[in-house]
Amino acid sequence: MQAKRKVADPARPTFTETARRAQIVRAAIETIAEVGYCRASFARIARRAGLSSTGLISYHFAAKDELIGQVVTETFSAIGQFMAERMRGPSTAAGALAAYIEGNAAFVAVHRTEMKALLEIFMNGGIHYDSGTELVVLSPIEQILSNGQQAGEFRDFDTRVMAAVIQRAVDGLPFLLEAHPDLDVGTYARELVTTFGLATRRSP
Amino acid sequence: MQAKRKVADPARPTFTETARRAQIVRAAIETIAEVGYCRASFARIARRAGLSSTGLISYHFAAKDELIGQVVTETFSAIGQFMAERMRGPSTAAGALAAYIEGNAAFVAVHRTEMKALLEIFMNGGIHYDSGTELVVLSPIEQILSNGQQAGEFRDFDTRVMAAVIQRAVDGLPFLLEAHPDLDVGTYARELVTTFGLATRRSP
Amino acid sequence: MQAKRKVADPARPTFTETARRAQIVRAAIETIAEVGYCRASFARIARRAGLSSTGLISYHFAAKDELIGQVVTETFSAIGQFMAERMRGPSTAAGALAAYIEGNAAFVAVHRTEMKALLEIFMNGGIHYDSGTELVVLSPIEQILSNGQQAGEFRDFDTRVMAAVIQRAVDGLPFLLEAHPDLDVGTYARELVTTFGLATRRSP
Amino acid sequence: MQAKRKVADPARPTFTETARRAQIVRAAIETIAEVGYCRASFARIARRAGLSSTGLISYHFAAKDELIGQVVTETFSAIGQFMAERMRGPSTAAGALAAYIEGNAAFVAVHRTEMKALLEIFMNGGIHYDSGTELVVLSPIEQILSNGQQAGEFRDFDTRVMAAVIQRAVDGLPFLLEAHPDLDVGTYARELVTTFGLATRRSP
DNA sequence: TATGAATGAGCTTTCATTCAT
DNA sequence: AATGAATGAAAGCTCATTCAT
Repeated sequence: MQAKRKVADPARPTFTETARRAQIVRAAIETIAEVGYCRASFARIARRAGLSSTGLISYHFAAKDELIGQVVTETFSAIGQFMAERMRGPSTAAGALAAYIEGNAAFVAVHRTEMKALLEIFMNGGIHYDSGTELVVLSPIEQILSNGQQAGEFRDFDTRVMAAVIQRAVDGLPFLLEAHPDLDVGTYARELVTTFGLATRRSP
Repeated sequence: MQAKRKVADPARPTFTETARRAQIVRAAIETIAEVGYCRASFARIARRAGLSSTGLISYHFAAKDELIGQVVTETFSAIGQFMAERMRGPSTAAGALAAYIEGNAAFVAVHRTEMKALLEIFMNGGIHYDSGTELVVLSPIEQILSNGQQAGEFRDFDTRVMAAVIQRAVDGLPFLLEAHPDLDVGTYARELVTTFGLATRRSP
Repeated sequence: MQAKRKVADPARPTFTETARRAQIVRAAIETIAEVGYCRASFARIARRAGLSSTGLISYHFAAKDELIGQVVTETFSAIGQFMAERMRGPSTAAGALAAYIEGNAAFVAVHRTEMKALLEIFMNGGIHYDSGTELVVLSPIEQILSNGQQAGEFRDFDTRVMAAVIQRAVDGLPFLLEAHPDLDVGTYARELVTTFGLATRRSP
Repeated sequence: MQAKRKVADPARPTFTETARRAQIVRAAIETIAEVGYCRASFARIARRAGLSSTGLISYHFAAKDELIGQVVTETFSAIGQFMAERMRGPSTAAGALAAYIEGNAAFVAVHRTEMKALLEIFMNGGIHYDSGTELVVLSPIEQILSNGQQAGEFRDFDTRVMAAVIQRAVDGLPFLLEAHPDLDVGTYARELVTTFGLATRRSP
């Protein structure tokens, strides 16, 4: 992917390289989260990172796409790891759904900035899906919902629509936090769990 | 707002002025909806509008902010009018909520482009709230929810969170339509009404 | 070709537009002739043209390719017109060859800078042939040579090689002039005519 | 020329130093021949040489000029040596001229890349003559021509012009080969010998 | 009113070069 | 002797805005 970035592509990045890249990715995340995807220019990112020139970013990343891609990849895998643990416990669909919602909120509580940046990027089409990535985003929830219906736990509803609604509810947290910094994340998660518990369960 | 751009009687725009502004706003809406907020430059908007120069946009709008503001205002008031009628009927809170959701979906069905543009702008912070505009956006739903709780129709929940969830669910339609153009808007609305009906009702 | 250069592409360029483009093309020619193709940046061209910013070049030309293309086109057509007249007279192949050589030299005498720029561009592959343009460049001479052989006027030689040699001899004038500004163009042409007259004639 | 780059004994380069310089010069030649003088950046050269950093080039050469100069010097001396042997035989001017043309073609046949690079550099003024280098380039041919005229072997012509024409004919081979890779180098040389034999000989 | 020309700041990227290690 | 990191200038190009007509 990063192709001819360096003159000779060494198999293993050095310590400094790794550190710099991490620093730049960090600065990119913060910049995107703060000023938005559009306005997150190399100049702004470099300034935040305390770099002397934007050339240094180009030195470490083949193109802006690679930097943005790294932001997505890193944040995505962080969420993935975090969630994977959380999702191990529950055996029922309702439990899984609750775990998903609460896990996501817990992640946002700690990594608000990263999540904001990630959503900014997605919103602005800053990442080019390899056909079907959209599905990947929706799918964990949709999977849970399908399972719940097949197990007779959940009522009959359009899983695609319900998944989209839940996903957007979950993703909405960073934005709501921006508008209302006092909002309690635990409350938010609990409200969502209750809401979608009632909305999906089989009968009254 | 529109500054002292004109020499004679700035209060009363001529017919031509009004028409031009409308044309430009229209082109801006379409451009933003198509290429996204970031990429909606004056050049692209002017091209779509068939204007001979980007200068014409600057001539009719004090700055880009004013044009974007106009897009927001117009679309917003269009939604407002459309919804006002729809919201007149229902007397119960549940009915009002259903009307809100269905009304919004109905609006999107007809004005998908405008809605997409509006959301693009909001997402990118393209509009600078005069403190409290955020509340204005949330408030119709929150109002309904509060009313429903006070009337004993709705169960006890955090109205701010629930309002945010419903708002995002409603706003999600244009994006879902983009990913799945085959999606039926009526179905979407019905699923939402059922979902949030179950999620908000008092018992059992 | 110039595609989306302007917001709305008017059918007919204005007087100013034409003048500016001409001015920029002129500056480009002089810059290329003076500092070479590689070093002829927008900045240098703008400076020579007395423009306030390189943006003005971008305003009038869609991309650097278009500017370079214009330099080639204009100079090429100037040569074409000039030569067309000159080539009308002679009926023998030897006469045509002499006319070609002398015509070219006469053109260089007056348009040394343009010719230098043109050759700089060709040498550096600054123009991307639409497959076969190379042939177009060689062909007038090769045509004359073939005709001369078929008419029995010329001896037997490889027309491709001879054409290349003559072409390079002709194109060499601007460079020789640079090294020896005192060189008489008429002398150069006469020497070439004699040289290739002797080299191509049938006997003895 | 090579500045005070080293600490100890700048006069005597080590073996490694010599080898590295040779390797870099080789890569420079290949790069210039392939992508042209303009596009032959340190990055591209280093990549081709398999170097880990462009810094290594700067370490071994005071500046880009020195590297280019080295390319010229080495190639030039290679041609010189090659030609010196070939030019030893012939005693007549016509013989010398033929030897020069054939020798040059023979060299190109084997060292096409080097010759291409050399010409690229000359064409782009990548070498700054120490006043009179131009003469050095022309002179071997011009010397032969003068000798031939004085000996009564050659007719009367402007030796400077004729030398330039022959030089350009000879230098044209690499370019013609690029356009027509099927061209036979022997044929090219023979055609040139005949052509300039007829063009220079005393009488008909 | 509207046009087209112009401006200057900003964008991402590549460049040759320097330097600490 | 070599590496990899860093620098700042320069590249081509787009941007919103201004202005004379």
